[in-house]
Amino acid sequence: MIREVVRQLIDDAVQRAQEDHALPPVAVPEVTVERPASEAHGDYASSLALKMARAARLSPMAIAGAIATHMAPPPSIAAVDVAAPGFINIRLSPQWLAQQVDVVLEAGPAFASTDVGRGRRVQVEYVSANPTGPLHVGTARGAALGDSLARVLQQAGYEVEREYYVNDAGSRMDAFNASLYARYAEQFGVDIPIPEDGYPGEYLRDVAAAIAATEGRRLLDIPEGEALLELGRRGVEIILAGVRDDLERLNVRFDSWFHEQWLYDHGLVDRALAFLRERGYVVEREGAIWFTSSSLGEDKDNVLVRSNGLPTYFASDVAYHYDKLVRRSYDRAIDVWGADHQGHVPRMRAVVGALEADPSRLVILLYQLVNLVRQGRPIAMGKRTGSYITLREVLDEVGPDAIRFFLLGRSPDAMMDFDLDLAKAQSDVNPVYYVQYAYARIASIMRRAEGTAFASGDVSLLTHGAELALIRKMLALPEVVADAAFALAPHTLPYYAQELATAFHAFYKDCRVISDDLDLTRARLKLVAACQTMLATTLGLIGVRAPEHM
RNA sequence: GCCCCCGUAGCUCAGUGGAGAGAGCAGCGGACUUCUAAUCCGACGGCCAGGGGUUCGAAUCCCUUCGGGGGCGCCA
Repeated sequence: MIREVVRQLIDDAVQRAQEDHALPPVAVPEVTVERPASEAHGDYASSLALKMARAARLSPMAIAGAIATHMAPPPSIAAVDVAAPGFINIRLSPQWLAQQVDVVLEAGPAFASTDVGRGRRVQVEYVSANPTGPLHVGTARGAALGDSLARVLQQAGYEVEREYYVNDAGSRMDAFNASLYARYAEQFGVDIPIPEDGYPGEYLRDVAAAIAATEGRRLLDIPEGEALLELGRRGVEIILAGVRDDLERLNVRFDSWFHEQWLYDHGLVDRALAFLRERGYVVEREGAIWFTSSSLGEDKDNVLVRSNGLPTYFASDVAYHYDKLVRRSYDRAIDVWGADHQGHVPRMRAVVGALEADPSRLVILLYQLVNLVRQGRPIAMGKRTGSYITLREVLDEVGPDAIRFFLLGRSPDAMMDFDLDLAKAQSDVNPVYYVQYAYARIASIMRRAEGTAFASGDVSLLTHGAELALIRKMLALPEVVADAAFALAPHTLPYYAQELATAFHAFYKDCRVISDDLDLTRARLKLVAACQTMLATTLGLIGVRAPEHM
């Protein structure tokens, strides 16, 4: 990555300047390089001299000058300038830029890769919606965020596992089972009320009907306890199949579906509780069993086992994270949760402490909730209230690409309105089409150029400003990937995608690719092919299609 | 009451200590005998919610006020 080359160059120059006594032997802050806002300031800039000024007791300009004169710039760098009040500005060589087209073509999608992950094992857990009903757009935000984060981390050299945690145990399931039982009975004209805290949504009618279709009324004739369990099991399967289909349509896939019930069946909950107990983090009080999180700096303790003997969701989550961090020992576990789970965060942090794991190994990424809006008015949502617009309906209405691009394109901290009318408008308000159109244009050029072999093209012919601007933008992709992986912030990708598309559209306007000049045609076809790879890679990270036609 | 997130152009939002604060959309003015005009170019548009502080330097960090959202269960 060229940014790293520049950074290293400055780092070396500072050391050399210190050896030459041009700079005093003070501690050097970490060298950072950024892309200046203004093109007049070159391709990269460093404010190192400004940061060093106080300790070195020299003016920033003097320091920057000393660094610049001790630099040994490689051919990739055309100019090193010092600018007030003390910036070091670095400009890339146009010839070198043009040559990068061959480098991109040679590397393919791997050009976008970096190795900041160094093969470390990271698990990303996301969606993990209760299997009590179909997904809605809110969970789709978690899906877009988690899936793209996983893709980015992979591109950045991590070994990534994507996991969906299925909450198929606990009191929510009891409510689900009873609700389904009522709907099943309804199929046969038997009136059983849906529990107060149950799931009155229409969708359970369909689930019940599907079970009734294969089982008839058999489940009404066996003991209720057995029927509840069997119905629940079948119901969860049906719901999960739907969830899987919806996610598949969204281009979201998982490596593993981890069932909460598995933790109970294999004694993991008991084992995790024993682990806490041995270390003195468990007390019994008021008939319940508590995790003494307050001894780990949290404001309160938390119940692990209720006074009625049933473990809480928290207990299995302790076991689940014991499994992630101790048994499966991921270097890092990233939980992607909706902001409505924020109350769960402090106690999970306390759990990591109790597990004697480095706190940085568990990262909890919260995303703010999504309001579904139609014609400017919010639509109330809730699985338990029954009023509900499913992700499937939105997928039918809007299409997966616009959904993903939109849901990923905002910082997880920003709450958002998902406006159905806006989202389905295939117009300028929808940047996903702008980016995809750039790809379709490329595909069109490549089709037209099918008979033209361009492997021998001479990229040094690429000297036009629009060509160089496009190359510059392409070279930024590995930086975007590295930064997104570092900050766990894949929402930068849609922005980058738009910038890359803009650079291409501008090039397309200014530079005719296929022309009478065969040499130039070949060179430009190389550039277009390289851009195609980078654009496809970017769209792939976002999780949307790269269409051949539009 | 306590805790978390947010407040930046008319609208939707980038910008996690650096150079007159950016993009898209809307509105305004231009560009198609051309590989897809779902495109391009230009101008307009800002007390970065208010107030204090830290710093050579603050939209960014700290304190505080106001406004919006979320959370404070032996639910998940």
